[in-house]
Amino acid sequence: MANAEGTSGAGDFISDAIGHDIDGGVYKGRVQTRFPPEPNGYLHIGHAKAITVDFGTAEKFGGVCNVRLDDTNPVAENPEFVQSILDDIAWLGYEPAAVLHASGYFEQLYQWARYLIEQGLAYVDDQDNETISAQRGGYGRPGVESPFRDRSVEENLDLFTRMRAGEFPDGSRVLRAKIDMASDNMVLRDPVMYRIRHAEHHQTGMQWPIYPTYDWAHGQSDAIEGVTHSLCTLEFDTHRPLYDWYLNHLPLPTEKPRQIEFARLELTYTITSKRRLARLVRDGIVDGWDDPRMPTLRGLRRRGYPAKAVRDFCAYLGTTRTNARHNIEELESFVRRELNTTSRRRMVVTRPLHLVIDNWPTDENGSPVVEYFPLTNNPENPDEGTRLAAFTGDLFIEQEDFAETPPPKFFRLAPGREVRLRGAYLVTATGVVKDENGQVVEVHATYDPATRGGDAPDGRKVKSTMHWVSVPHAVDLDVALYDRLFTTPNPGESTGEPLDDLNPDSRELLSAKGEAAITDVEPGQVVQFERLGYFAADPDRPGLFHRTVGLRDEWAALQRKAAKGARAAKRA
RNA sequence: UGGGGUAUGGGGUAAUUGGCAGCCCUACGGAUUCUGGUUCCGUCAGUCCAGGUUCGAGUCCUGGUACCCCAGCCA
Repeated sequence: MANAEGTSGAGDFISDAIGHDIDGGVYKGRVQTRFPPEPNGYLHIGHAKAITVDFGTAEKFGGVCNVRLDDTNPVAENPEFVQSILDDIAWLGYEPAAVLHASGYFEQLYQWARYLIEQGLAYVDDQDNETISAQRGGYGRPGVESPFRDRSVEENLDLFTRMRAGEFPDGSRVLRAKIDMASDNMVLRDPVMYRIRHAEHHQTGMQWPIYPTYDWAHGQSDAIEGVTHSLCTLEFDTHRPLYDWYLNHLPLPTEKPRQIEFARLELTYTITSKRRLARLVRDGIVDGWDDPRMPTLRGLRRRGYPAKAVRDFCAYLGTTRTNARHNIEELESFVRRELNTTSRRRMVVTRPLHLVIDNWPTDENGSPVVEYFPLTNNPENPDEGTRLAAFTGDLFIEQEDFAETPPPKFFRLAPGREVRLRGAYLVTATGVVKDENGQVVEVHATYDPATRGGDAPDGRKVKSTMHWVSVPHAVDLDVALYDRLFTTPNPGESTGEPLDDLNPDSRELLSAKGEAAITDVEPGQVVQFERLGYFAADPDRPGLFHRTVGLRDEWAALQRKAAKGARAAKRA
């Protein structure tokens, strides 16, 4: 079976192709890939897929993978993005064999362009953007050849030299490859190789007034670096003939790299358009690129997603050519799986309700007794030991854990009902105190001293074990709950504009109460708030926790179903 | 409109290249449990459509359909 180790992709089509190359002696058995981001923004979950494919493939065949910053368009790029990209790759757990820049090849590219001109395969076009665009033709309609298409080699060389010398203003001329204006493939209709931009480049400064386009730079950069398999996303498959055309017409010092395309990763309830993510930031809809609701790698990191969960998720999806929007629930299940085994447990009450134990004893001085109970840090890993939690007769419990008139299948605390306070005692609710609106503000209860530690000597069972925090020992916390950023699985499906489907209630801030041991959580660390979910301590603000993801919640599911049933009954 | 790409349960992904359609997630049952968590066991459900070749088709052939990408001096 292909999935013997539980990881998909052992036999994916890219590995098959590379396997054939190796068997056929192509590239002398060498495998080299690259991850080539443009430093014009922050990396997002979609890039994580590309990164795992690029690095993972190299790793699988004992090859190398470089990062190459595809910095051919200086007006969109800056060094801050370069740094963030490198940081995010490192966070994901990958180490590039080298960090390279397409801008490092500008001189070689320039010389190769002169070579193509000399071969009569490239020409300088004096027309403006709009004219060239109009002449390109349309689907099913051939383009029109530029009047400058048949300039002499000498004139082209002279003009190109002067373009490079900075003699012409932006947009006044371009260098084009002379291929076929009637090609069915629009990419082949005399593509632009160089455009004039008198702009400062973050790597090369003002050295160059002309910049290569993606198509002209990419394959050649691959060849220069010795890339064997240039893995990219599906939208570039119509570019492959051009990628090959350039490589075939150049005197390459190395074997020709091979481009292979795969499907990009998209997730439900979010977007990966850099432009629109930038708008969320600019319009203040989120706090920044690292807002825990953002699908950026920085956002996921702040949210508490473990890098391993992201990597495992990508590996699990496999590498295919089928476009798919994957359910974000699948990613979340990887996050839970990882966090369940790695995160410590803590008790935090997010919507506090007072629970007063009326028969709680006082000591010889008349003050209430304080008891300390050991609680397991991580039931999945007993080596992590226990911590002590203070217990008194004055407690916080979760509002949701008490019902004055319990609905069907409600197992938690209710008048006359006995439950366990985790690791401490069994308690029975005896009554409530309400405010002027009839809201329960305090629950009264009695405890059974014989159940110290949480077990009844007579063997009687309770249906629920609840978390609690001692009021005099409680630590104040800010907790941010997150919902999906968008209200629909496929944002923009109905209107064409994803931002129309923004969820206005994607964040809820709560003032919570935590046990004392909550203060030993490190910045950025993720812990499980027992019975609630996984929460990440904010890296910068002590006392602030972001909900990474909730626990699976059968009770909530039951309630949803009941509500749905009630609605259906109402309609009928 | 021309070209390119892709279709397997509700979602995703396999099938030794023509040989019993498997796995994961979800949903739904049940067991265990001091987290309505975890773990364990089980259940439902699929080859885009119509023809054809073949003892045998997810796989090959013919014809359709649906979705994605391409007319930037973005990548």
